[in-house]
Amino acid sequence: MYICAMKLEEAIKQTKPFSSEIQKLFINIQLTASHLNCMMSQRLKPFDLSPQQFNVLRILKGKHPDSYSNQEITERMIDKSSNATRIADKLLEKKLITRTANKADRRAVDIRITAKGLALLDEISEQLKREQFVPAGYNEEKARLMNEWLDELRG
Amino acid sequence: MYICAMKLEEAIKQTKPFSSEIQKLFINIQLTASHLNCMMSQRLKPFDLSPQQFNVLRILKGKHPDSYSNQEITERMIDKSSNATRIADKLLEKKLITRTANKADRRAVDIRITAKGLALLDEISEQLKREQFVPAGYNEEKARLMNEWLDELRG
DNA sequence: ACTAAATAAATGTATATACAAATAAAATAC
DNA sequence: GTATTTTATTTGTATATACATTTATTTAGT
Repeated sequence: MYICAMKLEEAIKQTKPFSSEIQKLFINIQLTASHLNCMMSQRLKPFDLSPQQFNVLRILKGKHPDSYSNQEITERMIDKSSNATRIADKLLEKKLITRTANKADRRAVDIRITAKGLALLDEISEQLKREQFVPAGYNEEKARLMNEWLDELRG
Repeated sequence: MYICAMKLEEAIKQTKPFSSEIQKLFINIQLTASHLNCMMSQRLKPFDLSPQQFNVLRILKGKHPDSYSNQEITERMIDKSSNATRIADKLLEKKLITRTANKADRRAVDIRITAKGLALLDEISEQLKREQFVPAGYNEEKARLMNEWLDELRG
């Protein structure tokens, strides 16, 4: 995912035509996801965050100053298969979050974003705004339709 | 990626509206890619293949009975970051491919799919056909438009 | 031809993923 | 109230990813 210098346009050198547009769409979605992830990785690297760590930090910002449990974070992550505990471990090392035992349920943990975490998100947000990586010619209506169709595709 | 029992519709429990449809689209594409990969993983598991291994096998089928080099395989893979050598190692263990030194360039290797590999692909293809996992209401024209727009998005 | 630069593949390594299993606490059953 | 089941999180582990480095070979420069 971190090899980004690649021209994805000539991406998979497919010579034969695809058997159907839907066949092609499956591959296109995977390719585009890989491309987006790649772009995010590059942009987050100077801040020493992985896309997953960034995702968790934003989730916690949405609840600040209150906390989420490990489980609530997992429910909100884009990639649910990764281990919220271990991502939190990394964020904890960098003091971007705090993790304390829950008072009511001693099995659960309360995870909160710190002031340092919030400041980092602001900094990154400024950086991303400056780059503006939405391609020209793209518009909200197209995006809205695609969102609708992607939901159908999964449904 | 292998946690598939998940309802992706209520996927990330986003309560606040997204700041834009394009913002939402980025996440939707990643989510859908993860979903597709998940479905493929499940379906390939009985055949003891990962999606990447399956991808490489299909690439080699496209060239059969001729060979591709390691490099040519990488160029055609959806996820270029993974190591073609090590994927080939796995396929070799299962005798689904052969790997021999190239006559003209002794640095390069010739990788070919075996009869066993071709038979496995046929078997999988039959299985996938039987399942038919394209959602109702989906059509080629929608897929064609999305392909066009995804290409724009990456471009 | 001899050296330097480029290329193809393999290998090393730290981290991440995809689970399974373990641990611990809470809820439920009886 | 004790035993059983469920739930929340952590830990273990095999494999995969994202590179960097190494090795072997070929090509280009002089």
